[in-house]
Amino acid sequence: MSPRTRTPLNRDRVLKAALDLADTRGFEDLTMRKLAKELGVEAMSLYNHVRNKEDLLAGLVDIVFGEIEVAEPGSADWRTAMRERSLSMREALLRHPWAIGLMEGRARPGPENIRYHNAVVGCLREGGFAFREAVHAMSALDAYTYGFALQERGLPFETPEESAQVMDAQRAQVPDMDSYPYLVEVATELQKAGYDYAKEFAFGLDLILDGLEGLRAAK
Amino acid sequence: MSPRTRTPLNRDRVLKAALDLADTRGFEDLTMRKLAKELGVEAMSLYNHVRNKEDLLAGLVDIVFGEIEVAEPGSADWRTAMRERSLSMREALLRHPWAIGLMEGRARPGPENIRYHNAVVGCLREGGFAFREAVHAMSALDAYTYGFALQERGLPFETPEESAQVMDAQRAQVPDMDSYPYLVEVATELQKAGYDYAKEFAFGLDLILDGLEGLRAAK
DNA sequence: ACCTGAACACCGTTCAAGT
DNA sequence: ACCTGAACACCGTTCAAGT
Repeated sequence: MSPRTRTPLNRDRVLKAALDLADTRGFEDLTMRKLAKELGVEAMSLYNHVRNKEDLLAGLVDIVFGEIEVAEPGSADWRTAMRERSLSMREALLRHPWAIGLMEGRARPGPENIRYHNAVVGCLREGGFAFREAVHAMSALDAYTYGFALQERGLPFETPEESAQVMDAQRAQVPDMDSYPYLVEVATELQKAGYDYAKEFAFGLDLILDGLEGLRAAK
Repeated sequence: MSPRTRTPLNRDRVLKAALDLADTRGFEDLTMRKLAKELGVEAMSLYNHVRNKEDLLAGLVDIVFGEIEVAEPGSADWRTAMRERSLSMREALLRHPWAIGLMEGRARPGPENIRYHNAVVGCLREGGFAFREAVHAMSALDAYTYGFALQERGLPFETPEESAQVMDAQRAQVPDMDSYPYLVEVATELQKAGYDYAKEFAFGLDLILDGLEGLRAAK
C-alpha cells in the first residue's frame, strides 16, 4: 500500500479518470501528463495500463458505446426500438461531445461497440427489414444522429438571448449583412422563439423513421 | 525579391498551403512549423498573416464552405437545389475529411459560410417553406450530410476485399463473434456485395427529401 | 510487476531583435 | 512591414533504472 494511492492503478481506473477529465475540463486538457497527475502518478506509469494515447481513446469510445441503450432484438417493435436508441445516442454524445468524431474510427471496434451494433441490426431484422434495407436504415439513422450531435455541439442557439448575442456579434463583424436577407430572417425569428434542440432532433428523427416505415412495407 | 520566395507571403498563400498540407499529408501534419517549412519560411513568420492556429483553421473552414455549390434562391425548385447542394457538400467533405468536425464551430462564421447558409435558407423559403419548416429542413439535411461524411471517413468498407479484411481481423480479435449473429450476417453480405457510399448517401438523402416534401405540402 | 527520472523529438506562441 | 532566433511552457513516448 503506497502512501498516495491505496487502490493500485489499473486500466479501468485510468479510463474512468480520462473520461471524467475529458467531460469536465475538455478534450484538449486530456493529456497523458494531466491524466497522470489526476491519478497521483507520473505520466509514464500510464503506459503500463494503456498501450498509448490512441488505445486510451479507443477505450473511452467503447465506454460511450456502452452508455447507449438499445432494446434486445425482437423485444419491441422496430420503430420504438430505433427511436429510443437514437434518443439515447444523442444523450450520450451530449454528455461526451468530444467523442463524436471518434465513434466511427478505423480502429478495431471494442466489445461494447460490437454489442451495440449487433443489437441495432437485430432490432431491424427482427422488425421485418430485409438485410439491405436494415443497412440502409442503420446508416441513415446513425448519420443523422452523429451529424445532429455535431451541430448541437457547435451551435450557440440554446436560448433567445444567446441567439441575439451571436447575431449582434455577427452583424458588427459583417458590414453587408443586409445582402443576406434569408439569414437575417432566421436570426430574427430565432431571437424571438429560441431553438429547442431536443424537439428539432425529434422532428428529423421521426421524419426518417416515417420514411423507413415505407421502405419496410414495400418489401 | 528574396532568394527563395519570389512571391511574398500573404494570408491567401498561407491558407492555400495549409489546405494542401492537410489534404495530402493529413490533419496531424498540419502544424505551424511544418506549414512554415512548406512555404520556405520560419514558423514565426506565419503569425504576421494569421492570428493563431485557430484563426488559420477558421480560414480553412471558410474555403471549404466556398467549395460547396448551391443554387441562387428561386432559380431552381427547392428539391433539386437541396439535392445538388447536399451532394456537393458531401464531395467537399470527402476532399477535406479533416474539416468535418470543424464546420459547425462556435467561432464567428466566415463570409463563404454566411453566403452559403443564406442561399440554402433562401432556396427553401422561395420553394414554399414557411420559416420554421425551412429551419427544420436545413437542420435535418445538414445533420444527415455531416454525419454521413463522418461515417464515410471512418469506415473501411469501400470494396468487398476491404470488408473481408476488416471482418477477418475482427473475428481474430473477438473470440465469441458468434454471439453476434446479426453483425456476422452484415459482414458476410457486405463481403459479397461491397458497399457503395455514393448510393447509400443518395438513399438516405432522397428519403429525407421525400419527408420534407410532405412537410411543405402540409402548409 | 509496476513505477519513475531523464531524455528525445516534437508542439503553439511570445518577444526582442534584426532588415 | 515583414521575418527570425531564442526562449517558454507544453506535448507523447522510450528506455534504463529503480522497487
